[in-house]
Amino acid sequence: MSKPDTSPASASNGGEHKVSRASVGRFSLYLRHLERLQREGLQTISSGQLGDALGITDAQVRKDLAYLGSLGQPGIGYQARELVDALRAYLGIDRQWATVVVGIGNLARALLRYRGFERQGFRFAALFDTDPAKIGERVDGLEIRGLDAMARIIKETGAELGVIAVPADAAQEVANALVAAGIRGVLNFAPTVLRLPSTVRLVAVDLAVQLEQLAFLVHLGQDKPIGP
Amino acid sequence: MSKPDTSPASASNGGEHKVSRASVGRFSLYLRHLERLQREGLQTISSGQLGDALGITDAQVRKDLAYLGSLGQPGIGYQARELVDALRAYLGIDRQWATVVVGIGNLARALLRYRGFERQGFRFAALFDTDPAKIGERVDGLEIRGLDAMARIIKETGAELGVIAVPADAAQEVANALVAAGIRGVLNFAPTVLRLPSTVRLVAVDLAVQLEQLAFLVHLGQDKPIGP
DNA sequence: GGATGTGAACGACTTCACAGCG
DNA sequence: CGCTGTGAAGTCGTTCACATCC
Repeated sequence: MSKPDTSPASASNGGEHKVSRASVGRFSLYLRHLERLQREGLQTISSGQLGDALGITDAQVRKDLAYLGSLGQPGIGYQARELVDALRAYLGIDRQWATVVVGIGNLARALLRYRGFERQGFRFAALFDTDPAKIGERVDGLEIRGLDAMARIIKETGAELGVIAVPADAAQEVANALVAAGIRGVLNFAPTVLRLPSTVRLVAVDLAVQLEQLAFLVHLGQDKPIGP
Repeated sequence: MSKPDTSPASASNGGEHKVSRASVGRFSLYLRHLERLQREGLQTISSGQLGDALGITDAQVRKDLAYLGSLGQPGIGYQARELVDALRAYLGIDRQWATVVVGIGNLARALLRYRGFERQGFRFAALFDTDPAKIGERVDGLEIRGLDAMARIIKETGAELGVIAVPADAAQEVANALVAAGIRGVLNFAPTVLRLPSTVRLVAVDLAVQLEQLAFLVHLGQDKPIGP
């Protein structure tokens, strides 16, 4: 009665690559910042500059980037272009990811409206909801469908990622249906802990937990500043 | 040119309590699950049961709960009631937290609609937006105000937490205004890294990063399951 | 000089394993 | 006997410091 066998809490374990899990989150930040700098015409950047912009130490940046290979030039820094390409390839977003969304409330609409996703290779392929009043409605050019159409449409579109934005009490059921339809990764916004087979990857974003974490930090910190 | 001095990436450091940062997130999960069990009439629970429900090992649960004091009874388990009280006190949500939201788009509306927050002691005290078309509109019983009213209203309401749900290019400016108005903690949803003075706590929820993390895990894991 | 890449030290978190209590 | 609390061991992630290269 202990070792969890299905994917636990917040993100499921990966293979045996040598990257620290934490660094993957930073890769996304590096990438976004670099793309911005590139648009501004910058071509070269050092670990110190990158770190300063993101609130990370230079050593950490170098350790992270070393996973991508020896891209840096001593005395110079990194070529933004090269880094961007390497990061996109490493993260697996050098291709399209067809994504479906279940539960088309305000949260889903916020996601659908955010244009940053397509730029990073995510393409919304279908929307689902149980509410008969919503079915048939078009959001962002996509028609909302009933859950009964899910298995078929996921197969037709070849969607691999699913976003769950339904109330907590419906989330596990929706997750099961997504898994049954062949989805390979789930992004869960419902305030509940999902159990998935270990072949399906899970990332959970629990807004209630985040807000409580903030309250805790403020509660704890009271007046004192941080630092050593 | 290295050690970041303002609050970095995803969550700002706290004081010197002995709790691991990671465990704080789990505390919220414990609390929510326990409250549910309580509503179902359960009174006693063991570390193994709690862990199983949340995908955590029993040892981890005991280590976490030990920070709250010696609440467990060997051979029996924990009293749900006692745990809930201790968790709420520990997290600092045994009181009200007046919270303001800036940027009233779909994301903000999703938060405002979620009833779980008030149950945990969060009370939305005011809403702000720059869009003249939205100012004056009522959402969830609250009137949307312009940013110019922010400093005054935050002081009047005594709000301590601020949620940023504006586009990336406006986020830092909004954060500065919140800090100037005396806010003590910021929950940032904008896809950018904020810099805040070290007296102000920060929790960042970067949806683009989460989705990319999921793609990475699927990309990486390809077919193989997890396990050792 | 300026910046990278990296072993080694350090620190944080998790799991093990078991004594001890109800 | 079942379950807690906790040192000890183990694992993971970050920082330091420096040899190395342009």
